[in-house]
Amino acid sequence: MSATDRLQLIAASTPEVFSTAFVKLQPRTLAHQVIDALVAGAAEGLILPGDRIIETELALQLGVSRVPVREALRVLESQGVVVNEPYKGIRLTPVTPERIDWLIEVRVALETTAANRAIARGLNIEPHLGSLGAIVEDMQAKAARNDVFGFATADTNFHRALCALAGNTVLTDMWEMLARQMTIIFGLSTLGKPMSAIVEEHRRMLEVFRSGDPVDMAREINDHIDVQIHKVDIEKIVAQRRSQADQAASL
Amino acid sequence: MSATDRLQLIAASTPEVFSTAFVKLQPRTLAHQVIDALVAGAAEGLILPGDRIIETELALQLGVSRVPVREALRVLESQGVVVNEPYKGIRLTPVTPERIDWLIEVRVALETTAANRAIARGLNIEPHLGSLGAIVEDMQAKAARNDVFGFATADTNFHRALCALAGNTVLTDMWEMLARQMTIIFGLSTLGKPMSAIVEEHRRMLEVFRSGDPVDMAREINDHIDVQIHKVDIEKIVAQRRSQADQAASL
DNA sequence: TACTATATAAAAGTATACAATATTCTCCTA
DNA sequence: TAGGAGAATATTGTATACTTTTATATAGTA
Repeated sequence: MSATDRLQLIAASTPEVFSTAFVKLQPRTLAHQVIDALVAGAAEGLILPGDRIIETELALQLGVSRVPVREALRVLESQGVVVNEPYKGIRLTPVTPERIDWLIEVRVALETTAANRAIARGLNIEPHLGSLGAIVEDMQAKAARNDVFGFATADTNFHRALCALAGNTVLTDMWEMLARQMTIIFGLSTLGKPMSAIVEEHRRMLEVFRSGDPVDMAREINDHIDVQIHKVDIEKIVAQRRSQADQAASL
Repeated sequence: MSATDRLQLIAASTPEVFSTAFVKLQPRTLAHQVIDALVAGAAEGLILPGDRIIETELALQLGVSRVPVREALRVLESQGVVVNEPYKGIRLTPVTPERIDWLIEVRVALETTAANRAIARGLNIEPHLGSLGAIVEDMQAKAARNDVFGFATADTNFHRALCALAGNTVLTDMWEMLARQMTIIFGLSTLGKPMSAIVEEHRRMLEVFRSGDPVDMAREINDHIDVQIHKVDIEKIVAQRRSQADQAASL
């Protein structure tokens, strides 16, 4: 069972869910939709890190020509989501523990910068605190009914909202790139700690943000993001998922 | 005189100079070469911020078809170098003082993170210090013979080398994206201070890096990057350049 | 004269067709 | 039987052709 076979479900199933969750504007051109479908498929585990992605197959499954598919893949290549070797093929970027560390390091740097800028702009006040608080409540609600995907989405939304307060579109654009890649990884791994604990961490982050101390904020963000996914043997998980997928295909 | 008219010079003139300066690997596919040509053209001021970029024209000037051109433009769009409105057209992203601030803020965040990671890895020793020092000497040499472009290239190389010591490819990839955009802006503006002063700043940065104090390093990087380009009326410069270009075209 | 509607043109979006490269499989030879 | 040369196949890279949308210009009417 190939990666794009698994992907075909995406086209009909729930692309709009992912669109609203992962993308700023609604997709306009086919290339953007292909990007969303690919990221969504990767987040759902239909495509696994290291899987080959064949332009023709993908185009067929999504019902478009190769042109928008290529455009999408080039964009994702430039963002590090896929890797390309000329005339050999494109693969979903393999996820290594090292790479996870790298992603975390950059994301912490960006979010810390964003939070401190937001504080410097004096935006750690209402109504922004209320908006962020509402997202945390949403997280709690999703946690209560054990909606893992909804929980992860709300979590992402919290951090996106925090970054947005910096008012730096260069930063938010880059953050979105990272978020996409981490969404793929989060989709693979189970959470490293109970959801209630994560909710609590967000409450604490919000409190520190309100207090407005840059150093505390930096430490809080670092601890929060760092612990969330670390120390899971991602390669083993990928191997498991792959065998599961193959098993499901053989039924 | 349109932007792509000005660009046609690039194709024949000195694209390989820019390739070695701005791109990690040598370009493999046509799309990558188109990206380089566009960035080079923008850095030389042949395309100005806000200029329309027409796929057909660009493809014609560069002697390729529209497909690789579109792929290149999509990548640059995702990186914020150009802006796109569906069915309306693509423009080189307008440069505003605000946007320069944003770029600087993110670049400082990334470089600070990189430098501190390099220190944490214990790489603020030989032979790395020597390599960085050699680049500073190169800057001095270029300054002595008033080679502005060579000077800017060496400057970029210094910061690239510093980032590379962190060993975080996610970070370096993002840094390259920023560097491209700042190269375009630097190409427009004259330097805010004498080259000798900039060389001296790099010496000082290197010394602080050697000493290995993260806080000092952060301050040093911030001051260095911040002052370099700030407070120039970029919109006025763009307007000047545009009239110059039009004047040259009418001869 | 001013304004609107229609027609024309320009350029982006998309699909199909062709060329170049890499991989795989087969067959032959040692 | 094992290994290699060569053909066949698959897939990427590129170019051309077609469609859709937007912008502009022209003509007609109030």
